[in-house]
Amino acid sequence: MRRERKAGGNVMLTSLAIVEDNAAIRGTLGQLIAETPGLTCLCACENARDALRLLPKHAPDIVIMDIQLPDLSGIECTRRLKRLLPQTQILIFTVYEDNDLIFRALEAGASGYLLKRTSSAEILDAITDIRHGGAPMSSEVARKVVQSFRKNEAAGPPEMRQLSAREEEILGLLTRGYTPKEIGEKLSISYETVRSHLKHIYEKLHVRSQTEAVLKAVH
Amino acid sequence: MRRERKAGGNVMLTSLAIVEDNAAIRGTLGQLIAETPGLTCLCACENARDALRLLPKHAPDIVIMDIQLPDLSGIECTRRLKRLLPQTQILIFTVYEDNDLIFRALEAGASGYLLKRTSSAEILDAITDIRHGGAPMSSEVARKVVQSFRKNEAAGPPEMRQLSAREEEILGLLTRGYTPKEIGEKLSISYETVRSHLKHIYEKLHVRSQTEAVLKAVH
DNA sequence: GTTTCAATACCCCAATTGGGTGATTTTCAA
DNA sequence: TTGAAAATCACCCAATTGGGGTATTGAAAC
Repeated sequence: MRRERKAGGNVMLTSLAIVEDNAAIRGTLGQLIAETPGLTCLCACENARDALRLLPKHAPDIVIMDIQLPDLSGIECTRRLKRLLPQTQILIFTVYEDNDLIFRALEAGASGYLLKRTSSAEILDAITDIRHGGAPMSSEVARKVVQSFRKNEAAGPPEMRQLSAREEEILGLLTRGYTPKEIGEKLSISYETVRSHLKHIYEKLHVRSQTEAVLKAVH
Repeated sequence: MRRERKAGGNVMLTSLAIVEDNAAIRGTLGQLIAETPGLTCLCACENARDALRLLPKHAPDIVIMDIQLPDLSGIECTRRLKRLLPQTQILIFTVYEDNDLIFRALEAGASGYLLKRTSSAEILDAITDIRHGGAPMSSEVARKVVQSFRKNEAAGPPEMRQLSAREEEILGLLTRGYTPKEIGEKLSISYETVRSHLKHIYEKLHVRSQTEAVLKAVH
């Protein structure tokens, strides 16, 4: 599946894919890749759905991923792609330098996080970097990442537990086998409210389902 | 909510509901109840859906439940009703004397298990019995229940773990956060097969969702 | 005093899930 | 050798779920 290899001397061909809804940027990136010896662009998708459908067949070495996509967020897409293609490295390429987005992208499995104002040369550097086990990110981003780790002191896996009391309560009931509907009845709040809380819980815990939330909750 | 009370001397009014798809049996039971002093029939449903919708409003003391229903099985219906009305006692009334059905009905929260060939007098006895904390069952059923407990020696809660290797494997992946779809991909089997296994797992573990299955699996 | 956040609730929509059936094939034990 | 489990896959259908919004209220933080 890996497309890299030594041909004759020491040519390492790196396959890429692009997930980016803006056609202009997609074109620019594709061209940059095509023009660079040693790089090849296997696929360019304009949304997450296509990415999740097509990329497993291509199994690129690296995916350049936008965050703002029309269907799923690039973070969701990253998380799912990583499940399907654990060896593929994902490089986030976005305008957002929001703390939480950066953190979540890396948590979702991204290997790097570049801001869109990054120059072509730096992008190519980042690709090389990533192939060599690096984690390229714009300097602004790197600082934020360091800061975020300071907050989660004691290092270790970036854990959670900033849940509100109500959220804890609901997660607790879920962990005791209650369905959302039953939780609503038990707490005398609407089913929709329970769902609202659940969505916030998922977001804070970086999970996507009751099953995963419960798994995190029971440690 | 409880409708029982002492009126004047020592009259204890017991409210009943019937869940039975056969109109003739429903009528017979309703009449039997109506004719008996101290008993009142609040509601007669012909399917599980109606039962789950209407009975929480009536909150009967006892529900007489058939197993063969057009939509959900009476066992499923029992399980769900018990969640909504923990204080309501459920009396299974069926032709099936299948071991597993009996076990599952009791596990789902039924308080008694009568075979349909039971006489009217015995049904009334069973209702009295149940109100006094008993667990009435036809003698054939009682024997089977005792036998089933012999199998699950060491007493305790009737536990599981008769899962096949494949089922264990799938439950294991679920417990590691994989979705059914991802499990199919990982094991190179179809999504439908994974779902099939999951349904069998649910049945064996007496649960109704991924969340609950995972909870049982992680102890 | 404005801003932020938690809690509440509702909408939309597509995908997933649970439950019920049914079918085929393999394997293994009685 | 007949039969019972397992494992595989399929189809139906309604309900639930996940993800995306938006909106109101009240309390706490600034």
